[in-house]
Amino acid sequence: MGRPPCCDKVGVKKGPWTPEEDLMLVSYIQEHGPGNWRAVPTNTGLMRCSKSCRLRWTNYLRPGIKRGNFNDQEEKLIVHLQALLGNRWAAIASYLPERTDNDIKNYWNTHLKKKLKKMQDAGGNDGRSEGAGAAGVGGGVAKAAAPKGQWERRLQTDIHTARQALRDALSLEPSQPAALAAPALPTPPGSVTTYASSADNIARLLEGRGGSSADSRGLDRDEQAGRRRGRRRPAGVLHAGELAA
DNA sequence: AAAGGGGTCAACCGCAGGGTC
DNA sequence: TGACCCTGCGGTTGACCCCTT
Repeated sequence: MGRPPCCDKVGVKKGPWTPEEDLMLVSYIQEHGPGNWRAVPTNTGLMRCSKSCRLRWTNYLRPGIKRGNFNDQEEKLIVHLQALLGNRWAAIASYLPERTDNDIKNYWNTHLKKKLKKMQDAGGNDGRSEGAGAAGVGGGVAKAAAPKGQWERRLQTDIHTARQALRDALSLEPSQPAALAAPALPTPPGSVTTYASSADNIARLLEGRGGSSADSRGLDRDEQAGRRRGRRRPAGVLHAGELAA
């Protein structure tokens, strides 16, 4: 399986996305739906590679994304799942439908890792020890060691173990269990009301770029103030239902 | 008031897997 | 069956911002 060229390296724009680019991408996806990323740059005129478009969409523009403000429960969930599944962020993200794997990964690397280390240094039990033997903590270790079939079975076992452990470990509030009860079937984005603010932003973007700078680096003042706390302007997001197709 | 350091996060890179022809 | 194409994933980087000195 040779690695195909991702895209023409010449003429491909890199770096932060501009509101105009976001708008182009969102408009296109709104019309055609996500997928067929290869065709996106050509059909939209975006000077971006397909991967970049997909990434921008899945990590930032996609409906149903909650950004920043990881609550205590999510934090616990991530910690437990990381202990059980290792650095399989996509798998972990499937338990948190509102979060992207990139977001979780970043949060883990910037917050949780240090937090846990602190706790360990302090001599406390960080809660990762129980059940942590199920998978090699730290990522693909187990995967590398096991043949594919075994690996898949193991993943299933991991998930079961994770669910069980989480049930035991967490006192879940009624609002949360959906993600646990059916991890394989993430809540359809449209059904979540938390995203209203995001939808507003994208709506503005679509309407007339009403100052909602989607430039990833172009933070407005309020956001800058909240940034330290991990609070970011929710990325512009379309009404989930509109794009579900 | 300025400079340096550290923290945060969006985006990029390379690899791997699945699907199709 | 094998090669090619596309997508997804995890690790890493770099830019930006705030805080401390």
